[in-house]
Amino acid sequence: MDTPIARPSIREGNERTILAAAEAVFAERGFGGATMAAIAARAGVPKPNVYYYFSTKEILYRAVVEQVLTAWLEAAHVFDSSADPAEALTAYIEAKMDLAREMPLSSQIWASEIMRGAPVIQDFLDTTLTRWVRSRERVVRDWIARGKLRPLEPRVLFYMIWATTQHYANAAHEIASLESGRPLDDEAFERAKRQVVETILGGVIAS
Amino acid sequence: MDTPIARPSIREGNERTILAAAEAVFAERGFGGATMAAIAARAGVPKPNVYYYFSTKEILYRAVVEQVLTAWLEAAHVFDSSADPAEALTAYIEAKMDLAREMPLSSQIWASEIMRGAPVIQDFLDTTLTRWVRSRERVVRDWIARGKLRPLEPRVLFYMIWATTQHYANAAHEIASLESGRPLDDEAFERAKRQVVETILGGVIAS
DNA sequence: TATGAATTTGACCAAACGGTCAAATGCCGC
DNA sequence: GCGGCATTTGACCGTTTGGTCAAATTCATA
Repeated sequence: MDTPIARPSIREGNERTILAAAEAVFAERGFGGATMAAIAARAGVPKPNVYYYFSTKEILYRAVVEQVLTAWLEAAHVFDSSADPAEALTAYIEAKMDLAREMPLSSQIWASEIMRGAPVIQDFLDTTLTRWVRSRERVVRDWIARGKLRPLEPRVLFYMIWATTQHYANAAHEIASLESGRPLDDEAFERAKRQVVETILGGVIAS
Repeated sequence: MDTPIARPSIREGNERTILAAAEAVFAERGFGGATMAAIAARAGVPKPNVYYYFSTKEILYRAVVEQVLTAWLEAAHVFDSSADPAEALTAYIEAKMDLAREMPLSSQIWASEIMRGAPVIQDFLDTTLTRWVRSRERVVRDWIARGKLRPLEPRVLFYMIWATTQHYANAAHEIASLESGRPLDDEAFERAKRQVVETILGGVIAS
């Protein structure tokens, strides 16, 4: 019903190239600071070619942000992987840490978008995200009622998880500066991931 | 030695007005998205008047960022208020939460600046911040050695505190959207503050 | 290989941008 | 109330920006 005839190839490849370039430029300079010329240069194509595939800067930005939502939803799904709080939270935190590691630009664009007042994803916040949070709040409250979790406002837990994991993407530059200028290597990152999981679990799992 | 004759009044007042307007606009649109015309309009003065006090956009931006550093250093100072980890961490987390509440724009500008690669505060990251972290890492390791804290990389703890507390400023809009559209009132914020403290302490204090 | 559609591209445009300037106005000690 | 300095402001400028266009090229297919 969607793609009428499914004739991909050239168009699909170029769209991907341009989207990747746009993601990098938007993440680095923000929506207002990004220029279509810079995006075109980064993608290695003339500027009008960018307009051929994305007719305005805002449409291109929206396309980039939609990728972020897809990634977010995939990670959110992991929360439901287990009925046991320790297992579920471990899996969720690890998934969000991995997402921050693998898609740092998405995380930065998300952060920028929120700081601007979410002009593009407001609808997502009000519908999908609100529903997800309300629903998982019930799960967390149930864990608390069953004595498996210390009593706390579920949202405080979510915010802590989101903030901490996304920090490893959004503040990667700050972290690198504090680590002799180099970004975390895989080993250091895995260690951090483990300790983030341990610390948050230690803070919320009833002992 | 600095201000030669100290003749404040008009200049001082106008600089403050313009800085406040600039802080808001930079926070909302980022450096690249902010325009001098928008800042002037927000400050309620004609554009050349802004240039009279701050001769370029970058100089104005630097002036705004310097205020952020001042606020940051004040909160950092609280970390040293006690030799007891529970007390020191409680005071520090509370101070950072209060800072996020009272100066959310500063927090957002800090986040934007880091995401851009810290073009303006790189020096601060490499000197003052690095020294602060190295020094307090020793404090945390000492707590661990004395069995007062669970073993963990001190930086993981710092990052968690920074990320979580700043989240209440940077993601205030997202939080508001999840709370029936209204920002946290004082009571809800105090409750969140208490639970953030409890949860982080529960995660790191040796039991 | 002819043909029409998809794609590419250099040249171009109006608006918005950062920044300037000189004239006008306000302020303050004398 | 006058002289000099600080401040204010409308008009202006060169550049950059988002976006357009028509001509050229490539591509698929019959």
